[in-house]
Amino acid sequence: MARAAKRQEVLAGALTVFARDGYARASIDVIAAEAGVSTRTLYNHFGDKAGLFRAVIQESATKVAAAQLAIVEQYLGEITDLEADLIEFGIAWRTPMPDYAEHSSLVRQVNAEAGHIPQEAIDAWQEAGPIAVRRALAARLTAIAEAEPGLLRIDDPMRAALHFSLLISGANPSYRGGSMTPDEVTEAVTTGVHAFLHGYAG
Amino acid sequence: MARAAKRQEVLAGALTVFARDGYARASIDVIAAEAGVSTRTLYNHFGDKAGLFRAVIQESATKVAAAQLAIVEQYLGEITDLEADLIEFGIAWRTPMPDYAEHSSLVRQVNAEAGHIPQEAIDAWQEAGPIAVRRALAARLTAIAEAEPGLLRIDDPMRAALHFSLLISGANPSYRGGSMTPDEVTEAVTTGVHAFLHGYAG
DNA sequence: GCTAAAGTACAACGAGCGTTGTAATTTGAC
DNA sequence: GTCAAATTACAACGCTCGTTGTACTTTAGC
Repeated sequence: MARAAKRQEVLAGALTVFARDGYARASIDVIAAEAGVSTRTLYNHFGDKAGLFRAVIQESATKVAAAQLAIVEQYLGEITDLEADLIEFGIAWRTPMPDYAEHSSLVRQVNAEAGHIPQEAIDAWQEAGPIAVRRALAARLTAIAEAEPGLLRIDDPMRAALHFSLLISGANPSYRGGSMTPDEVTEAVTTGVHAFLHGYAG
Repeated sequence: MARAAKRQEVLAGALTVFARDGYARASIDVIAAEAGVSTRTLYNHFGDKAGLFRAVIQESATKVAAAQLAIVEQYLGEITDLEADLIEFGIAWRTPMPDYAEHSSLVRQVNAEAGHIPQEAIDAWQEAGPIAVRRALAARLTAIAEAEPGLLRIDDPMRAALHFSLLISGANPSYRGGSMTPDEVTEAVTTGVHAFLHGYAG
């Protein structure tokens, strides 16, 4: 197995353990076992525990962001029925890759650990992940609004993208077993998109 | 000092340390020092570290929820200008007590730690805190919608309350020093309330 | 097949942690 | 002021953890 492959296995195992146990609870021995690797190899690749954590964050954010960027382009490239398209997009966004559960657990860990992570690492992570996705979504929303001014009114694109992602998140963070059923996702996204478009004024 | 007073001091110190360091990082010795109390007293009151954490969560949620319930009644008791009143309410909601920063840090810790906390403790915390507040907000929104059907259209009150709180949160979780400036809060709340009422459709 | 690079197994270290027991001290109610 | 209850100081335990060094084995490219 090549060096790069070992590195990937360590990152995958570390993602699993960090996401499940958090930074402080996660032990190097457990991570190494999960990755099927000796602890020494792990140290040779990443220096120390903090370096490994930073690498895992960056990797996971980059990978998920790439997948989400693709979804944005795929579903919002051309619009036929805005509301229906937004709903399909939202559902695809909230039900992606199989490791999505691990990724969002990791995000929760990073949120909690933010005070103990160097600011530059946080910034790099935000920029490579959430902000990149929000920027792409903002650009698409702007394009839609400009193409057909009657459909959408976007003053502050980044803010609108933020509001959209908040509304379709459903915001059931972690409690209860973990993820939502497909039906729950559909309902959360549908009501979220409706609120995003029309609001609650009478 | 009475027994109950010592208990309160331990809870306050533990809140500070748990919020800053998280459950796993926080050490009993540091908590005891922060509270100005011997570790033995701490064990006599709360049994063990997990019991202390559960008590801190419950206490903090209950206290903050009570404050927020009061704000809901105070600002949404009677409505003169719906949009303006909602904005004032949102600002008051997002700028409450001095220990609000500690509380929301603790919430982030609980989110991350959810997999290692007994489900019943999570449920009790949700019920005493966020859900209680959301219920009150939902009731007020429903009352407004019923009093003046032209103002507000609420089909699913709990969902509407969730959407409202998401939109005015601004969603800047923790990154950057910590909290937002008053101007940032005002802008986040204003745009959030506008989106809540009118949405983004053209 | 040889050789250098990469990975493994294993022991060891020092430190920090949660928790308990105990004996002495302080506190608050009567 | 007395006395019981609460709190303290302190030592000790068993355990886990991050990290490093070392000698041995496997791997991959030529």
